[in-house]
Amino acid sequence: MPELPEVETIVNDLSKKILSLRIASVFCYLNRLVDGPSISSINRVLKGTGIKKIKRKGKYIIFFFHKVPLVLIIHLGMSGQLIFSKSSPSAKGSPSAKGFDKKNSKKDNHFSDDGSTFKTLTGLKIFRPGFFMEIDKHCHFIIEFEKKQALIFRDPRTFGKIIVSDRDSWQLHPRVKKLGLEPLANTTAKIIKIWPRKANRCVKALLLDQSIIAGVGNIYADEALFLAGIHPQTKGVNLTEKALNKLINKVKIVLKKGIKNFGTTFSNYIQPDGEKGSHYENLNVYGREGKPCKNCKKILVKSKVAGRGSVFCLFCQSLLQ
DNA sequence: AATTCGCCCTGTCGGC
DNA sequence: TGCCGACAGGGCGAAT
Repeated sequence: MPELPEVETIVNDLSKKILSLRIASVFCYLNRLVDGPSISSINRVLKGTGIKKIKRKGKYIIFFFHKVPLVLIIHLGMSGQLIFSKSSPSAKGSPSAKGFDKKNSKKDNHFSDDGSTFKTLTGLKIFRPGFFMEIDKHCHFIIEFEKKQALIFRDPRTFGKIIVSDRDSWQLHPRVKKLGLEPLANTTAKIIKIWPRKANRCVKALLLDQSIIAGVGNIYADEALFLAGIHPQTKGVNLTEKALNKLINKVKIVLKKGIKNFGTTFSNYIQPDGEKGSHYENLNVYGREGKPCKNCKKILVKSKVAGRGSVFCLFCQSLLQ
């Protein structure tokens, strides 16, 4: 569940590694993940160019290219990863190396019958020696660079999205257009100004609503609510100015801390080089149901709020009404 | 108009 | 041991 800090970490990391590498080809094995022109035309256009710049907006990653008026907008969904592969045969410890399972490869479109060759859905063999350990059936989209390097989009639950849009109008894409304010690039006062003060929805739903502030997901929403001492079920309309101010400030704090720690590792998120983020141990509530509150030592509870599992402390977080 | 709900998907985990 | 249902959840579109 990559959120703003994880996406930011990925963008920072990839920016150090893949800018200006010459693209050799682009493959896709799951067309429903891609919104835009056909893969063959994307491949035709991108071949020979390089990535000029990588940006983040909300939880989206945007790739700009040299001399090509296209952008790639990637959302990692629940379980998406971007892995930069250097095609080393010693890919030990990489998540995909662990995920590769030869005995299951027969059910897998990506592989030939003996599991040794990576192929396209049409049967064309495109496997490059050296990528073997990096690729498994969850690798759906691959930008291959020259010198046997590649950027691999891997997504077991396939909730991710790859949008191909125009360089000059990508911000008008419906998914991007509806994004609200960047929480770290705007002052608390400015965020409060656009905050729907009369909303009947609970505050947790408001935090998760990407059209208000963009980039907060379930983990950081729960963490910010804990630090602000607000019960997730508190209705938006019942938030006092003071409470809202505190909440927005806590959102900024948890996001900054997440970035500083290179993202939270919780099941699926990893940095592009396979290293795990270190923020998980810093979490106060997320994933800690049944454990003692770090503040008052009472047991943290979990319930469904705004359709999401929410962990909170009944004693430290008050329900404003 | 605002809000909630069901769906997409697959790996993992607990219960029997 | 193995099977099966429940669960995880971001975002969208349908239902309320």
